[in-house]
Amino acid sequence: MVCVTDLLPDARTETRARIEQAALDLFTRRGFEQVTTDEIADAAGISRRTFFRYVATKADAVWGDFGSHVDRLDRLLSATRPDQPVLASICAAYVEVNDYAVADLPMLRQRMTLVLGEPALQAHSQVRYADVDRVVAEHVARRAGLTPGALLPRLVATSTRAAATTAFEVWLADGTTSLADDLHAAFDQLALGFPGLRTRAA
Amino acid sequence: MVCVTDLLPDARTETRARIEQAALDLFTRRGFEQVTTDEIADAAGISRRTFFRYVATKADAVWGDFGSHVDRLDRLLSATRPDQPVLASICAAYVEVNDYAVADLPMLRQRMTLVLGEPALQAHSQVRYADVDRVVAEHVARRAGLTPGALLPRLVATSTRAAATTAFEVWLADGTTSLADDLHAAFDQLALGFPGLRTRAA
DNA sequence: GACGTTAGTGACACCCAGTGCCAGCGGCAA
DNA sequence: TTGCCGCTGGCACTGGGTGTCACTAACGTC
Repeated sequence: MVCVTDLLPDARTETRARIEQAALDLFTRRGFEQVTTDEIADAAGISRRTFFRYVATKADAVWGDFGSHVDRLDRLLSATRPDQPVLASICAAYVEVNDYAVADLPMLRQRMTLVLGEPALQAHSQVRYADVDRVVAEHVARRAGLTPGALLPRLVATSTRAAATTAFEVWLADGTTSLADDLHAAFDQLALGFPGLRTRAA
Repeated sequence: MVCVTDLLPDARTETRARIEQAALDLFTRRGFEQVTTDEIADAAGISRRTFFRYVATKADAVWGDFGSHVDRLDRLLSATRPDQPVLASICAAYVEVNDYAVADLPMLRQRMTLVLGEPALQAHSQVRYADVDRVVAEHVARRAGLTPGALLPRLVATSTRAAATTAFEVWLADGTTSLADDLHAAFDQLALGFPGLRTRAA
């Protein structure tokens, strides 16, 4: 029994972190499909039933508290000044929420390598990203005086997320660039209608 | 060898169609999660085991022969003239592969309503669309003299697919517009860097 | 200090998606 | 007829996810 009132970091928060770390390590080492939820639970020191009280699905185990990231993105977008171009404000918000400390970068790489590389996790990410799209579309709709369901807000939301995802892929594949630079490069191409396509041959 | 003569409707093709229709109807009526594979199999007049010999997963049941659509997109892109702008060629290809006969539009609406609306199908679509992205990225890479893994080809592939998906959503929600028009509208915004964002307030 | 309450946990049974295996059955060629 | 072959269905099994119940530790109240 863990009992005792050490609980400084809060027992639930600690368990949550153990689950995430165990899932990240096992998935990285053996692949998502080859790991059972029993094994993750064992590695995290809990029962399988308790595992599913902390995370809704096996795929959710690698996402940490993604909801708070979305909330932070929402606040950042709401706080942007009206004289800033819409795309620039979205880019800045994406850069800000992905501004991890150097010590946290290895874990971010591990997570994103899995999310973008494992088909099952890639599929599941769509559900999580839908929240991001909703937040961005609402921001664009406010700024442009449109409804969030109109073509333009939706399109900006999905294509900026495509830009962010692509920047992540390049960042992971390269290994030498900074994520912020990759994000800016992708958003610049998007905002200017892909000028790189018009310079025939590099 | 194709062997076997003619087989006018071909038993396997017919079974495939029955599975797709049964899945489409049941999912539309009761929701993806509420329908079991047993029920789809029953409705299609086959056993559950046979059902899984025709489709890899429950989610795949609504996709028909999506692979041939991707092949067709690939051929259309390869056949574009070099003097046409890259984005225009991609838009034209998307319009062409989605140019259904009027009689087939209800089924297309049904399929896309499910794919874009049901979370599980939306997640699964990511896996199918990865093939589309690969084909488009290769085309862009050829046209721009880059590798398919570079930022620009990937970005163009993902954001044009975002445009196509958004156009589909608007087409489904509206009900009066033509899909081709919605696709062109989305691609125009994308190609010009979202001019709609710069006209402050409508 | 005994008591009821409450939150968290583990064990168990269950449903359902997906798979491996094998037996049966029809068509087809020698 | 015989043997091969492709398709099918039945069966058992694995693994993700859930509902239920009993147990226990922490906490407030008298």
